[in-house]
Amino acid sequence: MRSLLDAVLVALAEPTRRQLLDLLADRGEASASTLSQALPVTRQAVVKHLAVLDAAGLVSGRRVGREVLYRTRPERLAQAAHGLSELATAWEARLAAIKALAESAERDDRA
Amino acid sequence: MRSLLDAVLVALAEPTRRQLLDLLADRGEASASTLSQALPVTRQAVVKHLAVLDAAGLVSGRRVGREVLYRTRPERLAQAAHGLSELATAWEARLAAIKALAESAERDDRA
DNA sequence: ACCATGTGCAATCCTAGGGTTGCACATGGT
DNA sequence: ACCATGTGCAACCCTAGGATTGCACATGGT
Repeated sequence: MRSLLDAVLVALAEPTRRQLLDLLADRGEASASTLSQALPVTRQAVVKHLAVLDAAGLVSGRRVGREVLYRTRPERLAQAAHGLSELATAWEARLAAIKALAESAERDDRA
Repeated sequence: MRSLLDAVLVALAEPTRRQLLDLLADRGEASASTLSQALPVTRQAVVKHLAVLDAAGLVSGRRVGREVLYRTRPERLAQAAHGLSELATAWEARLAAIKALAESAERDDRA
């Protein structure tokens, strides 16, 4: 399960891919060819990026006639966000524990 | 503000960096030298990664004598998580709007 | 003063992956 | 049947960045 979050992070790390997601969120649905026209890269580059996003579960594509239309998948992104926030709280708990230890050590010093 | 989230995503995209964060969350505080002993890479590699994490605001280092001790910064991670979740809800809203449009179009077809 | 330990910096190596080109195949319109 | 449009695949180029090595400098202990 953890590897899914990893895939999402890797997918989102790329500027072009984030742009693609923006475009898709904007248009609702679009093909690789159409998307490439709005970007400074070729259709094939877009296809590759969409493949990565798809592997991360952030977009899905459906064939319509001779074209393939892609759309965003908000649930997955929400899921990833949730994962990160859980990590954050885990870190906080850890730091709080450390701090408590340090304070008890101080008390020992004074004794 | 958006560029900060970007930095966090790029920082988290790297497996070794995520491992570093795990180690730091575990130990509370540690030096680059110490951390490198728990990883299959050299101290310098660790130093570079810590620099990236620091730039993203995910860790901070303080000098203690001749060593530099690093610790995680949960607030930043929480912030990033929040940013992602907002993006997710924005996407959802967009998709809902599209869906509504499609349905009204259907009604037009029947007419 | 000397040595062990830790950090900082610079040059270098090497691969992952972002991007391109070229061409074959599929689908829809006329 | 023909052509325009769109996708799929494979080979290739090129740079960013992950990792290493080597050495100089700083700090603490004895």
